[in-house]
Amino acid sequence: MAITEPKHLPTVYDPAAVEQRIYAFWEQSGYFEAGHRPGKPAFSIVMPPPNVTGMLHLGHAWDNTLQDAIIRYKRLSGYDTLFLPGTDHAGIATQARVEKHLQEEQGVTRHQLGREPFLEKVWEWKQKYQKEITKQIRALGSSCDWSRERFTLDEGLSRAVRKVFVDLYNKGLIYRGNRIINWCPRCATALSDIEVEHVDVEAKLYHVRYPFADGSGAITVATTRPETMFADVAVAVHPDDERYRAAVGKALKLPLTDKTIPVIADTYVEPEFGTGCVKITPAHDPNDFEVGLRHNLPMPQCINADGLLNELAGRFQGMTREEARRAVVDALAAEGALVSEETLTHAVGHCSRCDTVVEPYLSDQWFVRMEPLAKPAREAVLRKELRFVPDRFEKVFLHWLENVRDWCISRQLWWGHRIPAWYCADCGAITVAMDTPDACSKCGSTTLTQDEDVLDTWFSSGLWPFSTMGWPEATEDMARYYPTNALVTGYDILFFWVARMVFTGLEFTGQMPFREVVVHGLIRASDGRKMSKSLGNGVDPREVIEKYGADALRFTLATGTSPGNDQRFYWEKVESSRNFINKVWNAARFVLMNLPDGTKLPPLQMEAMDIADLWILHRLNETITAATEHLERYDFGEAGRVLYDFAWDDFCDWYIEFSKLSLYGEDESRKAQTRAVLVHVLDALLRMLHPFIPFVTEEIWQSLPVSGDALIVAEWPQANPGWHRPEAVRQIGVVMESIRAVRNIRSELNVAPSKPIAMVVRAADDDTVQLFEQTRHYLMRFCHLQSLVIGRETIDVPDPAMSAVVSQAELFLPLADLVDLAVERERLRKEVARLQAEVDRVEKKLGNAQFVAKAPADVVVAEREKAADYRSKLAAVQERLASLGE
RNA sequence: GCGGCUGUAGCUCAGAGGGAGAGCACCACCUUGACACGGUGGGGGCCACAGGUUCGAUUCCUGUCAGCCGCACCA
Repeated sequence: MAITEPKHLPTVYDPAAVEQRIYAFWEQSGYFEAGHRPGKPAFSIVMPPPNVTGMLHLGHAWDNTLQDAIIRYKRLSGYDTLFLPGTDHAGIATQARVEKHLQEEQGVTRHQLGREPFLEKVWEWKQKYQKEITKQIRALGSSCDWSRERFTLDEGLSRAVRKVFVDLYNKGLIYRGNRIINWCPRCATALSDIEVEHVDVEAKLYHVRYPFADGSGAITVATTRPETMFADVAVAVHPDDERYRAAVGKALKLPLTDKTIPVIADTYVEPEFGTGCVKITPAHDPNDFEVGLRHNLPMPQCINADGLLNELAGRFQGMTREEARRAVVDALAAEGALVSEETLTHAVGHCSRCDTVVEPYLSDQWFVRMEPLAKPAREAVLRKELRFVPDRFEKVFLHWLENVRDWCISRQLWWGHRIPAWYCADCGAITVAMDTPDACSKCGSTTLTQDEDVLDTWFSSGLWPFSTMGWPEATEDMARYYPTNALVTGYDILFFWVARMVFTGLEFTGQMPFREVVVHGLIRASDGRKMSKSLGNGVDPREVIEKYGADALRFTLATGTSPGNDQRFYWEKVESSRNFINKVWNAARFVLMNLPDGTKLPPLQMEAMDIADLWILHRLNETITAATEHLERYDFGEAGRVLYDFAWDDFCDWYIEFSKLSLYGEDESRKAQTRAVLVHVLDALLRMLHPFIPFVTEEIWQSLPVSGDALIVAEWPQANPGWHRPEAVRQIGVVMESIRAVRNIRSELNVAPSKPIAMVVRAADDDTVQLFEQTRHYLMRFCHLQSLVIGRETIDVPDPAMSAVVSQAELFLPLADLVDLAVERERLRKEVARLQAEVDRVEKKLGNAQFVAKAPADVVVAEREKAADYRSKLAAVQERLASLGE
């Protein structure tokens, strides 16, 4: 591919000029496609399919970044990776969006338009947004296999849906029943339990007198929903409740009507709550429904599907539930039937999509019997066939599986998988089949009508890990990439989606659909609130990418938090990521600028290296080990931090600076080694940063004199045992300590950094003398020295002078004209106090016999070394102070 | 009611049984031949509180307080 001329790399990295070109290069080279490494182990992830409702938000960007980071890490580690992308038709959400759009644009409802023309409109919508979404995923840099892109309504996936429906039906695990479900009057469809959000609402508990039909007094019921009274069929009391024992079996007159209803006894009633009397409305309350079943009560409805009261409500017919509530209360009050009102806070179900109060509604719906499916899923999780990262989510997951109720899967929508059930006009039998049947399975009649309803979106999403791979056909992809390795998703859809994939996967493929679930949190606005359309505090990932580049967004999202926790979005964080990327870019510029045309890099030779080289290679080893471990645990935050610190602190701030001595010097073989080390370390660093910031790393890598086609398919670095050099680390530590000490003194005395000064080093032993001699050039440069004299105890120490103590040496700076002895004494006194505190702390510890006896040996040794170091430093500073007349 | 998360520098967050960290913000200095999206030096924290385990707790355990979340029930 085209390589930017190294010499002309701009000083500021411009992602906009690079990202699209690099993405096209990867994609056209086929690097995203699975299956090109047949001899290698497979590693697969299916992307949680974004809804075709609209654009992607930062939550998607986060989710996608983590998946792509894993995939890129695994690809670099030699796996045949599959990252399978796709989108979800998102039944209710998409249909609602299109309906709203049609209403606004053309002023028509879906019913005015008709089923088929409406669906055409939705397909147009789907095409448009699917295109936008895939564009956004590409802009993020996700290395997914577009040749395997799927959509939940694709023919293949739809067949999988029908197959699962038919099989479950035949096994008796799907049934149709007249039951209480959650009904959203606005969306005009049934909802599953988890699509209902329970919100605490302050309401009124009305106490209403229901008189006995025989005129012998009355009992008082307590209700929050007086508007449902027209569908009351009984009043229940607890069988052991002395107060009402005599009332059981008697008839009550239902106020505002001419009906009579019986008093029944049922243990469902809590005598302590309210008045101890509950009106029973089986068609409008799930608990009352159960009571109704137990007592064989009729189940009339007084509220219609549109949420309005019906003829049963008499003069209240046509009112909304809210209107009816007020009117009924007024009417009851007027009749003297309203005894009292008390305020009550209780949880009321709201439609999770449109926030309308959900109506418990008795209707014919399809259900999945959950107990037989949830049980094996639970057991498999307990057998650790599925691992959650972080593991605390396992508990939440199990708890849900233990308490799940039957799943209502029919939706009164048009957009989705039509339920493959046909009703016979002649005998009423139901025929359930994969393909449109010719005749009724029972009577052979050809007068069949298909169920009008569609399936819950999550019914098809639940098959996603295998329906996308061609199931129910025994495809090669199924064999090679299923079960998938990891599923990455937010904790908010653990029940909606993960649970359903798990039990359908087990039921139909006999296997967990994935081995690990990597759970992340939610992205929030900077004030900690959820990002939402209504608050208008959402951030568009495209805007972030435009301003700072996809790499900066990815780095921010991937490293912004610890596993499983939420994170807040701050532009400052993106900016700091951008700065880091720019830092890496400039480090690369530096390296490239110091590789003259035609440079041949020699192999790394440990004998030819100086301690800075040895040190950086040792640090590289440590970094490789740590980054690899963190990524293996999916701990992106820690991996990113380790790489950030190594890149910025070790490589840029120190090694590159050290390297300048050699690069600007005359020794050609030293120069060659330095170049080789620079390139080697940069190369390894780019490989490790690639999963996080793929674009900039690939762009730089293409310019480096290293072999290979592309960074995306290079090899993950390995730590080299031969580079283990703790001694070099210790030695460089002394050099750095010395440089910092001198800089500190210069800064405190306001000595201009550019002003050369003299320095005398008094070392404690010959090894240290040798170390300072060996690193003399570093000290000269980084301390801006005009002279450096190194010796042992006998050396002449300048006077007056500033001084500093480092391990095994004292540094003297004869800044005659600047030294203020009083200030210097004060500085030294503080140093004495600090060191004394350290010595005391360590000695106290070592003086504790228990510590020496029980602490691990290496800890004790380390403490002893610390003690010795502090003591010698303290002695040196004290001596220095004494020599200044203290 | 059950379960979970969080409480560390001004802000956002890491961290780990043995000397308190980063980014941003702040102060001072620096156009040093990769980078001002930079460099150097610096200030700033009884690691929420109380107990316990331990030779040693900011880290593990228990409880308290505060903030947040999930689940269940609710006439």
